[in-house]
Amino acid sequence: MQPKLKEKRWDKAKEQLLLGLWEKEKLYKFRPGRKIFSIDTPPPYPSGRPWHIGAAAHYSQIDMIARTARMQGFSVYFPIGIDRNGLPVELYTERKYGIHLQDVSREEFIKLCRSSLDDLEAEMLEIMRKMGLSCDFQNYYRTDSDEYRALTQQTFIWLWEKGLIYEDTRPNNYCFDCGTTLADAEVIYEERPTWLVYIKFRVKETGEDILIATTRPELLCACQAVAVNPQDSRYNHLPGKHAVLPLYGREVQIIAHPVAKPEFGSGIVMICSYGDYTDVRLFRELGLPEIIAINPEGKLTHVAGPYAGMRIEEARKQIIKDLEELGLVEKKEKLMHRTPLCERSKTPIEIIPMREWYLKQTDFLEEMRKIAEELEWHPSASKQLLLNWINSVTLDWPVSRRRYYGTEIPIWYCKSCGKPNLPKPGKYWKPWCEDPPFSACQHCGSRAGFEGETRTFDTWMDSSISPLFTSRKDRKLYPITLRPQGKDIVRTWLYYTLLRCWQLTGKSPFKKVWIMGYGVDEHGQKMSKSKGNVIDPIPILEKLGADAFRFWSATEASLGSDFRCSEARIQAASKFLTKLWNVSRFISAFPEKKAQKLEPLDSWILSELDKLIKECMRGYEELNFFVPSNAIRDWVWNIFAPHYLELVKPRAYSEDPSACFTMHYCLRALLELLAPICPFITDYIYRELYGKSVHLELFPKPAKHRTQINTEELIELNSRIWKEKKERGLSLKAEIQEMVLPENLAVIQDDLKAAHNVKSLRLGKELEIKFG
RNA sequence: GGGCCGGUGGUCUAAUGGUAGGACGCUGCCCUUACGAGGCAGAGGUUCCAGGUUCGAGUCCUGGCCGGCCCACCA
Repeated sequence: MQPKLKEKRWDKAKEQLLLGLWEKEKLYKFRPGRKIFSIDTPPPYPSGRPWHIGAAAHYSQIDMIARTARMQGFSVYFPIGIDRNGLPVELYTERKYGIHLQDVSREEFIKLCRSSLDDLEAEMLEIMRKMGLSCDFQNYYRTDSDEYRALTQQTFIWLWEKGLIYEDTRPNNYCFDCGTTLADAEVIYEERPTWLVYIKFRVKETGEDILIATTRPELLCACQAVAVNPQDSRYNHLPGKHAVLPLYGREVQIIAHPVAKPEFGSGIVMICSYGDYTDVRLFRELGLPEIIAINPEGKLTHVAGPYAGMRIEEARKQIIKDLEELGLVEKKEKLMHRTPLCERSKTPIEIIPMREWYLKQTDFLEEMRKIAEELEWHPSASKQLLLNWINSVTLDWPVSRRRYYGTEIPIWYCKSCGKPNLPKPGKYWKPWCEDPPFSACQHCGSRAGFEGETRTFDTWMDSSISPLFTSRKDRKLYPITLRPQGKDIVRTWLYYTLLRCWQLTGKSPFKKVWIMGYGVDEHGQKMSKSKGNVIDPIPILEKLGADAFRFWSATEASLGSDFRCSEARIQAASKFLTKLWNVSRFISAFPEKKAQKLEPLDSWILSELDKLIKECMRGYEELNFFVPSNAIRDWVWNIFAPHYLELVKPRAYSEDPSACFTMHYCLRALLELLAPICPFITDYIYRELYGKSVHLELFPKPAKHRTQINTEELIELNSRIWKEKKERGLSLKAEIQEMVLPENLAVIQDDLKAAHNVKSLRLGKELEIKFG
C-alpha cells in the first residue's frame, strides 16, 4: 500500500502554504456573473487584544456563507472593511497614553487615535487572513477614510434636504466619562445596589409629615411635584395640597397620578428633572419647568445650594447624612436598581438637557416593521429581536456627539444670523478646522464669516451606510443579498442601517439577514475581562490551526443560539480532521477508476451518500453550518469509515474498479461538502489527489442510487460479529468457521465473508456464528 | 409586567407526532497493514413538573417552575 498522502496526520502548518497559493491564484476574486451574492460584511472594530473568541467564530462563519454561495454557483462579492470611528478607539487612546481628550489639541488627539488604529488594524487583518477568510483583502476599506466620511456627510446633507434633520434641546442620555450625548441604543442596563431612602416631607396645608422614597435624594433640589396614586385611599386627601421640600423649604404641588405605585416604597413619589425617563415624560405631560441640577461635568449646579459643585455620588452621600442628622430620614432600604450605563465606558448616564441634532425616526417605524416582515431571516426567530426594538423606539435619534474621532457634522453657522449653512455634498468637510466653501450666508446674505461646527456624528451614522458604501462602484450590487451580524447589535447596526438606507433609497438595503448568537464561556457565562473568563483565540488558532477552529465553530451550536467556548472542545473537534485525513490517506492508496457496474455494497454507500448530501444541502440552504458539519462528522465516523471502508477493504486491495470508483466518488463529495467549513484540509487533499482546487467546484448533487440493504441491519450485524470475537478474546481477523447470514444481506455476502474472514457461509433467518 | 429563546445521561448537544441519537468525559479490552491525537466494546436517561389532544408526545395545546437575553414608567 502506497498512499499518496504520506504523513500520518494533517499538519496545520500547511495552512500557510495554502494561503500563499490562494493569494497567488486570486482564487476568491469577485468575477461579476449572472447570479450575484453580495455580503454586507460587518467591518470589525480593532479594539485590541484579546479579540473576542466569539467574534473570531463569527467571522469564520461569515466566511462559510461566502464559500457556500460560491459552491452554489454564485458570483460572490465579499468585501471587508475596518470600522475605525468613534468612542472605543478614543477610550483606548486615552488609556494607552494616560490622557484625556481635552488634554491635547484636537489635531494631536486625532493623530494619536489614528496611530493606535493602524497598529490594531494590521494585527486584526492578519488574524482574519490566517483564519482563511476569502474576502477581498486587497481592497479593504476604512470607515474613517476621506471617501467613507464624505459619503456619511453626503447622506446627512441629503437627509437634511429631505427635512429629516432638526436641532432641539431636550433631556438626553449623557455620559460624563465620554463627555457626550448618547442615543438610547448606546445605553445598557445593569442591576446595581443602591439605597432607597425614605425622606420626610411636610404638607404645608395640614402640617403632617409624609414619606417619600427615592434613590436620588441629591435631586431633591430639582423636584417640581409629588405624586400619589388616585386609587390609593391612604392619600386621598393630599392632591391639591403642597409639599415642602426638606432642606430647601420650597413648596411643590401634590398631584394624583397613576405613575405612583401604591405598593412601591411609601406610595408617594417625587418628580425631579431628571431622575429617569418617567420624570422626563411627566415634566412634559404636566408642563413643569425644568430645574437643571446637574451640569455637563457631572457636578451639582447652584440650585443644589450647599451641594453645588459636588459630584453626584458625593452629593448623594452628603445629603443623606445631613437629612439623617436632622431626623428627616425614616429608613433606608438596600435595593437592586436597574441602572442605565454608557455602553462603552460602563459609567452611569444622567439625563440632562443638551442642544443636539436629531434624525427623525419615529415617523418611520411602520415602514421599519414592514421591512422586518419582508426580510428573509436566518434563523427565522431573530426577526423578533428587531421588532422588539422597533416597538420600543419613542424618540428621534440624536446624532451629534461631542467627540473628536468621528465624521464631522458638515455645518457652518453664520456669524451674523447664527443659522446653519451646509456645503454641497461630495467632498469630505472638516468645519472645525477648515473655511466653508462659500462666503455669504444662504439665509441672511451676510459676509460676516462662519463658525464651523465642532461636533461629530454618532458612529452609527457611518456604520449604517455600509451597504451604500460597498456598492458605490456598482449600483447593481444594491440591495445587498445578505447582512450577517451578531444579535447584540440588532438594535444598533441592523436597525440604523434599515432606517437610513430606507430614508435614502426607499429600498431595504438587503434581502436576507443572518444572525449569530454570542460566544459565552464553558459554563454559559458571558465573557468579560472583570470575570477573568476571556479566552484569547490567537494562541488556540496557532496551536490547533484555523480549520480546527472553524470546524469547532460550526459544530458547536445551531444558528442563532449562544455557543460555549473552551479550548478543550476545540481540541476535541480537531480530532475529526485527523479522522478525515486518514480516511483520505487510505483512499489515496488506490487509483481512481471508472466502473462499468457497481457492486451492491458500493451502491449502498452511494445511497447513504445521497442522504448525506441532501442533509448538508438543507443546512447550507439555511446557512446553518451546524447541520452539515455534524452530519458529515457523523457519517464519516459512524458509517463510512467503520462499516463501508472495513467491508470494502478486500476488494480495494485487489483494485476492484467498483470499489476504487466508489471510494473516490465518496471522498470527492465529502471534501466538496466540507470545503466551506474547513477550506484548508479539504483543498490540500483535493489538490493532492485530484489536481485542482476544491474551491473552484460546486456542491455535489445527490444521485438516485438504489440499494436493498438496510443500513441499521448492516451496522448491527458488523457490531454483533466484532463483539462476539471480542468476548471470545479473538482478534478481529480471526476466522469464523461457519456463519448463517440473514437473507436480507445476501447481496453483499461476498464482501461480508471476506471482511469477517468467514470460512463457510450460508443464508438463513437469523445471524449465527460458529468458531472453530 | 411583556416578549423571545431554552430546560434531554456527569457536561454539552440532536431528533417532519412513530424504538431518544451523537460528541466530550468515564470504564474495560486491543500495537487489527488509513488512523494510539486511534480502534472496539460498555456503563450511564421516569427527555423540568402537572394536566390535555392522540392509536402513539422530547416533539402539539394549557398551566406552572427554572435559566438566559431583550424590552417596559418600580421612584
